[in-house]
Amino acid sequence: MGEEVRMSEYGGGGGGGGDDGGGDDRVSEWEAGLPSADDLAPLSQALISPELASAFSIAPEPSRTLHDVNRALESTLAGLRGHRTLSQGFSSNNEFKSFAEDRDAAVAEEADADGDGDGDGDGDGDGDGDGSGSRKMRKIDSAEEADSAMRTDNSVEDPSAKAMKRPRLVWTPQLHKRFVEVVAHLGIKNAVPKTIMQLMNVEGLTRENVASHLQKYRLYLKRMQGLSSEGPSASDPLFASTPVPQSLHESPGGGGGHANGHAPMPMPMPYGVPSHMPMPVYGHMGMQMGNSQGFQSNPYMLPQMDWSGNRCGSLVSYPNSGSNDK
DNA sequence: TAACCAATAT
DNA sequence: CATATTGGTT
Repeated sequence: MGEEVRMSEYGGGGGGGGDDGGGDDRVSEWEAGLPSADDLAPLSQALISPELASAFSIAPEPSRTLHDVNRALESTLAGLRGHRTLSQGFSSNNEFKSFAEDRDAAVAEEADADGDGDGDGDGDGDGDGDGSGSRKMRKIDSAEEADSAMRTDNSVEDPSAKAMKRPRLVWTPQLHKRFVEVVAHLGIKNAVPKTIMQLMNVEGLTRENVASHLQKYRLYLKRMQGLSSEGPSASDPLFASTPVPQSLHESPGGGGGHANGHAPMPMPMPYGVPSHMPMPVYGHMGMQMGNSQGFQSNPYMLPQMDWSGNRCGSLVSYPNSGSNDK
């Protein structure tokens, strides 16, 4: 059929990593449309203030961090272009490994092996396919729970154990913003979980996290599409706060079709911008706050608060080190 | 295989 | 309701 959008992502030799691209076409487009300094700027700009970062000691080197993302971008593209599994490519390539500080301490667990999946191993892992462990573990877990109905105590993590369920990710406006920006710049079409995750470059974010959110986001877009006039800001606070990008880009008609009169123009990425320090936030589970729409009511309010407690203290250690790419 | 997507479960 | 998890496809 006309739409080849789907293009099989056969791993095939070159493809590797899902090669979402199906080809060079897509990549080309990426290069062109990717980083409009314009877009990128806000992206890298609006995060937490240096002070905050400093306070938490999470920002090792601003410049480094900055480069991280840029680097990541480049790497991503490069990786896609070349043939090598994205993730793998990253690993060998990344020089920003030194993110810092003490994250290692927290990571003590390591557990990445199963670490719920993302084991940085590469990323392939988590897909359910991993066969290795994540899924298995989970299954067992739930089975146990269901079976025995409820183990009164124990529960919750034993540090010693190697499997720790990752806490629910809370999509803060900041995170969501990043997300939207990335999606916008990728174009709805190329915006797939893995890529988004990598471009967001947020530590601890998993592909599944993004996938889930992406799903919701798509629904939101669709819904909004149908309703042209109307400003139901009250309905979707979080999303409403984010400008809906005109992301209706069409990819090059795939092989042979060039509906788009746009010559692929490789665009260097001339940014030089501020730093950013993305940080995923988790909520404490066990508590189902019936009150869903809490702070989100006001998009303008930037709740950057909770982070303080997390880092130092206690559980919830992020999966792996600085380079998130899985 | 690994990734995506949509549906479903928590 | 927001996320996570699962199953089916590509």
